[in-house]
Amino acid sequence: MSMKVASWNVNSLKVRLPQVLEWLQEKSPDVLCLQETKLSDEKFPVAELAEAGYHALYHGQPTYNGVAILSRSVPEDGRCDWPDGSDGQARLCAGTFAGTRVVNVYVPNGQSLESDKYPYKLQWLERLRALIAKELQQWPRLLLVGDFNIAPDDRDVYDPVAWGEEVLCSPPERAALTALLNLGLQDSWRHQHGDLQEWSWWDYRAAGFRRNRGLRIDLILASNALMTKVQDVVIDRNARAAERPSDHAPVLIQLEEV
DNA sequence: ATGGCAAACGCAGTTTGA
Repeated sequence: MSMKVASWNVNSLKVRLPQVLEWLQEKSPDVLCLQETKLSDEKFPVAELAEAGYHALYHGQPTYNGVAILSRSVPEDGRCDWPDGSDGQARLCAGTFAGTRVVNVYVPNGQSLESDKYPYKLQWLERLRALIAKELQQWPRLLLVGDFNIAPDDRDVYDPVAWGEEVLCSPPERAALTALLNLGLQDSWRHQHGDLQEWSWWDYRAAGFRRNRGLRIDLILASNALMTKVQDVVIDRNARAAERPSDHAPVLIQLEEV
């Protein structure tokens, strides 16, 4: 039995609900992880998604952040925030599907190296590393997916010279990502596609998409126990070309015999 | 060469994103 799991930063589910419903119908993923829903929980479109055949596990707040996991089946061991207490930002949720743990994250952006948000980002990533280490003990088959707000290396940046070591590309952020990978995870898209260069995010400004100036910051990290099951990993740039798009494209992984 | 958009909130313009 194969399984399709996707991740998509929708930049407001209120605005993007029609595109999400269309995408669910077109791709029929078993699991779709969303980031930046920007909806408080009472405004989450539970009924519309149920009508489309999807259960929703969601954790939001007004205006900022917000994550959700849409799924054909009801997750086991659903988690909507940190086990050791929230920091007031809705950036994490998780659920288990047929024994495969899916952890959905919206990693803080960091804004700039000088910002207070930058050390917050690094601390957040360290806290995530500790959580994932525990989760892997319980669920060796694990996917860590989401908007990481980190370009793993220079192959993931349209102009690495211009971006330099600024936020999203700085060595401490990349080291934090490497520390996550060192738990026994792999960047599944990179593993599948060698040195290929594709982007998952394009700036709304400066005709970023038309000129194909982007970054690959939306990732699906798969545990070693799952990597042998990976059939394909794709970034759906068609979604970015749609009417009134999110600035991120969905990433979709297909697993066999899960 | 530079800057260039979109969304939330709320009703003008600020803040945030990446």
